[in-house]
Amino acid sequence: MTAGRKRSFDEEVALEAAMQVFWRKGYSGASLTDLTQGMGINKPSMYSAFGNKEALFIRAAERYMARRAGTVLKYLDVSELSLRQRLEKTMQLIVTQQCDPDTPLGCLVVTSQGEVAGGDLPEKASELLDKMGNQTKQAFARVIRSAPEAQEKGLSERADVLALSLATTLRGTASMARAGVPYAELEPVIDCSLSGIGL
Amino acid sequence: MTAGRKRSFDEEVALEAAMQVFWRKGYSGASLTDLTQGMGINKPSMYSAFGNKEALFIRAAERYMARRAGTVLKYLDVSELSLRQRLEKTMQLIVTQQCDPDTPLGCLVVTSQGEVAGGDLPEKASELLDKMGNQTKQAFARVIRSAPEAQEKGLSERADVLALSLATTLRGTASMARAGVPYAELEPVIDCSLSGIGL
DNA sequence: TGCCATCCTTACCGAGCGGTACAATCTCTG
DNA sequence: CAGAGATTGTACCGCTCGGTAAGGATGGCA
Repeated sequence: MTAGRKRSFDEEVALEAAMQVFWRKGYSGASLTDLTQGMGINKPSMYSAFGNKEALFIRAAERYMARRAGTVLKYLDVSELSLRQRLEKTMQLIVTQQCDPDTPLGCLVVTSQGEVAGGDLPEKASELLDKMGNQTKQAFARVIRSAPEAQEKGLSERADVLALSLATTLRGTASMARAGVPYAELEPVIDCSLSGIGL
Repeated sequence: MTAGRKRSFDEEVALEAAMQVFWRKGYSGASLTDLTQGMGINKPSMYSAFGNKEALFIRAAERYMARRAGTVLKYLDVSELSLRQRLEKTMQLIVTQQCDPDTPLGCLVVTSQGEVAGGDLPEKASELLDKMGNQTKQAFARVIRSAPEAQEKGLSERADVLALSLATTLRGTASMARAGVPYAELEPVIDCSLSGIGL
């Protein structure tokens, strides 16, 4: 078995490159030409390896959450830190990523979801983006609900509302970052946001 | 003079319709077919009346700011209300608009600006969106800087930072609204945001 | 070496894009 | 009523879109 010509590209490397293109240009904005050029392969290769544009986007978005957003959310469970410190550190890392000039500005999920309402996005991809958009909020809600400090201050019952407030702030910073606002200006916004929910 | 066939459509009505299409689908997402269909005219009519797609978008965006966002910002100067009340009322009106099911979800400026970084948008339109995106923030900064309550609390020197925080929240709610989050869930976010800047 | 499965390259498909040429249609002026 | 002038509808332009068919290039295995 396993006869035949070998692949001339690494699927993981190509997927990483595709993710960056989607991140920079969104789903509709990223043409097959943009994608295959960034991936260093041509269309039939990408088609046989990933299926089609939508499937490639879904793989790329899953990779984005796993590699970028996912690793950051681990800081929420560092038990030596206070709730405030954990949330602050996590949000700082996310906004730093949004503003990092070495990667595309903003957030892949937020940017792509902006295209959803117009009907430009396939349904499967749209549902995935919804789920990913809620993931951060749910992680915040979980850690707020279970933190002793929050229970003392009576914040736990409102955990969902407060988490939505933080998640909304991060969507705002993603939009600001994409418009070119630097991290230095956005950092105080995190502080305000945390103060606003009583931390 | 003034000979020739009469226009069969009202330019203001057509522009309002075009604005709604751009609002719903963004700049790139709105095709000429979408636009002319929504406006109830055909392509040569729109071309002779507005020039081209970019010029139409600029007119539509200016109308959006003047008719939608602009009228709301007037509430910032109602001197009978406290600073907190004025900001809260204004933000509530903006978020209400973002969530209004009778108009497209979210904010035309925020949605369209998400497409900028990809290079899909002409430069003139991009600059205009930048200016409009800052308009709200600057209005907030102005009213915070000049409010006696803010001066007492020492907030005036940080007016720009605090205004950015509020503007960031509103970009976040625009993104949330576009993803389908209803006003009832977003309203408490406004309260958190204002508490967060010390009001 | 010969076979064959797999991949890469080129060239192409139908559809939709933004934009326009042209002629038919309408309306006001002389 | 004749004719000039502006707007209309139709049909089309070159281009790019996502996606694919066909054949040459490359490899493992007998």
